[in-house]
Amino acid sequence: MESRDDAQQPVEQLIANRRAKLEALKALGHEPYPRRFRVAASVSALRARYDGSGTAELEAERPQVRLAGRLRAIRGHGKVSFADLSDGAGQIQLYLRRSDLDDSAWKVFELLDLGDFVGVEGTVFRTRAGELSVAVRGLTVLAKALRPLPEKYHGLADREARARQRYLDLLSNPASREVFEVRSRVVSSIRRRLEAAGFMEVETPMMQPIAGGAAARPFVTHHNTLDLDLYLRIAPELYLKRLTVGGFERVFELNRNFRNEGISTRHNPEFTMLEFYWAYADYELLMDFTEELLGGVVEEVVGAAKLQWGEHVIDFSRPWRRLTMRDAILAYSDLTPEDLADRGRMETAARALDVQRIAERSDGSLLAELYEMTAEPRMIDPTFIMDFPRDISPFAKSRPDDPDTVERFELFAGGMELANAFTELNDPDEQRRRLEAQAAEQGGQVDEDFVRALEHGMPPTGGEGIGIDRLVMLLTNQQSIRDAILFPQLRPRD
RNA sequence: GGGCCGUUAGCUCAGCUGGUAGAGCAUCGGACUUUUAAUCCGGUGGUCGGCGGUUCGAGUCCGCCACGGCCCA
Repeated sequence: MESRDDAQQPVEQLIANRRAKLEALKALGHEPYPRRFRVAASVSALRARYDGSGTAELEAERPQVRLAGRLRAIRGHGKVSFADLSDGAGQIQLYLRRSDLDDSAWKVFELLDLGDFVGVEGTVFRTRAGELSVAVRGLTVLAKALRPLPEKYHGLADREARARQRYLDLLSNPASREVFEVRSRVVSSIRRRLEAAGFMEVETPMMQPIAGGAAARPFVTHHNTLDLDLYLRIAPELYLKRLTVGGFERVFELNRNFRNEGISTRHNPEFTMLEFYWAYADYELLMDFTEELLGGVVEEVVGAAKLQWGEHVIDFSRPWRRLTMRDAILAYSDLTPEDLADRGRMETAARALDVQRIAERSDGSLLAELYEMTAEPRMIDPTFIMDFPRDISPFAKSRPDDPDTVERFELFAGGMELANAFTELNDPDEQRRRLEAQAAEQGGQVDEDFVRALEHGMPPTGGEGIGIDRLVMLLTNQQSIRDAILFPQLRPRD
């Protein structure tokens, strides 16, 4: 056996070709990674400016431009060449004629590869075929690419590679780029709407000594100097409520939560959540506000109220349906009001639906399971499910007419939970009892500092959390949360 | 955690009941002064995800492992 020669490996050969050109550029006195190249306008901006200009018009004006971007295609024709220059969002054709360039510039051009960043000076014109182009006079290498791009026509298809090397996915799949542009617009739109409604954005701890505000396993870390275990937050809820105690009457936080649970098409260990708290609001008002907020975002970002999501069309036209959890179960199953009134009959129904650990569940937990198994997957158009059982809602205020039910709703669309909100419990004694009951049942500690804050007085408040990743999934027609997050969690390779 | 499916050239993909691994793009060489998935001619490039097994012979059959996808819990 011969010794292993890496230069003989296929990718290595492609890289070696590019490195040889890199050296040749240096030999010609060209810095392949210069510090700057001033441009007056982006490729996209130039396109926008001259797309409407005809051949004669450009001939008369002869616009001189200076632009930069990545080479995405080269079409050589002997003594003339065409190339496509991209700024990510748009591209423009370059036209290079050997007789228009000095020898050194032509040599530089011959040492370019697909994927290289170049700076260009030239004149805007239209080719015979009518393509808006830049006749190049000067050419500068801005960054030599040493590895090849994915195939130009099909892009990068391998789902794993797309997530692991997102930059290649974004480069070669316009649809993927669009997903994350929409995501950015969604986040921006939400911020603007909340600020317009008088909310103030705040930042509360990501590292918490007690991980409260939700039921989920936390990630643990350790602070050395304090010699203290800290938890990555599973929710900002308890800190945001402390702020309402402190007199900030409308606050929101739009940032990451961390939950140490399974990974699926709808769950990533770190995910983005909007939480907002509104003093003197209740869950009825929050439903109205949610319609206005999210309905407005959908119309602004998608430009329509109806949108395709997989095999479904989701209709965001307002008003959205409001159903109690009980009514939802009754509407989407064969169960009767009598079934839901009797523990034994509920257990029978739960068994038929393959609900796990039935015996250890509270009545409320069982009801919620029945809802999840029957109605939830069929909540395609946005629907508020209201009036949750108290025993699975430790931070929500009871309904005056039924102390076992709380003023809480979740918003569903596409069969997914999008939002969770309630009229916040602000009775400190009741809150302590609920937290103690939860700690006894599920383990964990009571956040005494939070209860103490309530003892100082929290105004009646409505609070809500909205899952941003799932919202983006709906607005971009993605079936997996992984495709709505730039860098989703994956198992490390090798 | 369980079931099913996938992993072949840098990328996108073929490869039938086991018989010396293919195409397109990219790359390299050549032709070409208005092309645009440019075109034409000629090349290079593979431990077929990994390890083990069955077989005269394995990309193909079997087992285990890794990573990913879908479904279930």
